[in-house]
Amino acid sequence: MSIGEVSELTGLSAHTLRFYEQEGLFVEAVRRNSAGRRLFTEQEVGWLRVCAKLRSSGMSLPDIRRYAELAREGQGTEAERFEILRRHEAKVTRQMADLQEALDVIKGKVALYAEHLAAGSADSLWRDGPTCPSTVPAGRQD
Amino acid sequence: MSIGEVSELTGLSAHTLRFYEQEGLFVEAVRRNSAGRRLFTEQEVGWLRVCAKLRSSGMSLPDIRRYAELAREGQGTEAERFEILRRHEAKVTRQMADLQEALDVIKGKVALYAEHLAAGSADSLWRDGPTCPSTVPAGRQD
DNA sequence: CTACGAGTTAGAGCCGACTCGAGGTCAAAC
DNA sequence: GTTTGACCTCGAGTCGGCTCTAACTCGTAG
Repeated sequence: MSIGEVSELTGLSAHTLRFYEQEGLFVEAVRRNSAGRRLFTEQEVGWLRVCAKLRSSGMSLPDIRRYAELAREGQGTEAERFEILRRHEAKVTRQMADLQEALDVIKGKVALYAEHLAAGSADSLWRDGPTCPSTVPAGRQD
Repeated sequence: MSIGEVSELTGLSAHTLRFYEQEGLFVEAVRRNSAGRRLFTEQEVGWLRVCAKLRSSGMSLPDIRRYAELAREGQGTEAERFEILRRHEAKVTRQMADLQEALDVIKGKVALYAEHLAAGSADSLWRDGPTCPSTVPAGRQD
C-alpha cells in the first residue's frame, strides 16, 4: 500500500505518517519500492489505527515509541508493554472522570441559562420590549 | 485576596492568573491596592474555578474571553452565552465518546496481554528457563 | 516529449497556553 | 537600615505535535 492509501485508511496525513516513521513509531522498518517509495502492509495499518487511538487519548509519542520498540524486541518484553498499557488505561480513566466533572459544571450552567432565558421570555410576554431593565438579583450571572 | 491566595484556591499559578488578566478573561477589571497589587474577590475566585473547568475540558482562551465579554456586557447577551455553553457541552460530550472508544481499544489490548502473560507464566512452570524460544504464532503481537 | 500526479528529502514554521527570568517596588520583621 | 518575601511588568522561551515548503524524482497517459 502507498502512503496515500494508508493516509486514507487511517485518517493520518501523509506528512504525519512520514513524521511517525522518523519518530520511530513503527514496529518494523517501513519497506520501500525500487523508487524509494514507502510500502505499507495491512498489519502496519492496524498498528497505525491503534496509534491513532493512543494519540487521541493522549499518549505521548515517546511512550508510543517505547511500546513499539518493545514490540520490535519481541518476546520477553510483554510485561513492560502490559505496564505501559495499564498506566495509559488508568490515565484515560482519570481523564474521563475530569471531563465528566467539567461536564457537570457546564451542564449546571446550561440549565441555569435555560431557566433564566425561559423566565426572560416569559417576562417579555408581560412587559413590553426586550431592553426593559429588570431588577438584577444579587449575584452577577456569568 | 492576594494573587497568591487565589493561586492556592484555584490551583492556577500566579503567572497564569496574570496571563489570564492580560488575555481579558476576567469579567470585570481586576482591582489593585495602593501599591498596584491585584486584589481578587470571592466572586472572581468562583469565576476562575469555572474557567479552570472550561480550560481543562478544552475550551480555548478566545472562547472563554468571548464569554467573559458577554457577561461583562450584561443583560441581552444571555442567549449568546447560552449558545457558547451548549456548543462546548456538545464538544465535551463528543470528547468523552472518543475517549471511551480509545479506552475500549486499550482495554482490549490490556485483556489480551493479561491472558498472554498468564499463559506465559503457566508455560514457564512446565519448561525450564525464561529464555526458552517457544513457537511464535502467526501474528506479531503489538 | 512533456505534463501530471504522487511520491521523496531536509528543514523551517506554527500554534496555543503557558512558563520563566530579569530587574524592580514595597511593607513588615528583625 | 537592611533583609525577606510577595508582588509587579515586560518580554522571551518552551513544548509537543504536527504542518508546510522547496526542490527533486518517478512512472504513466496523452
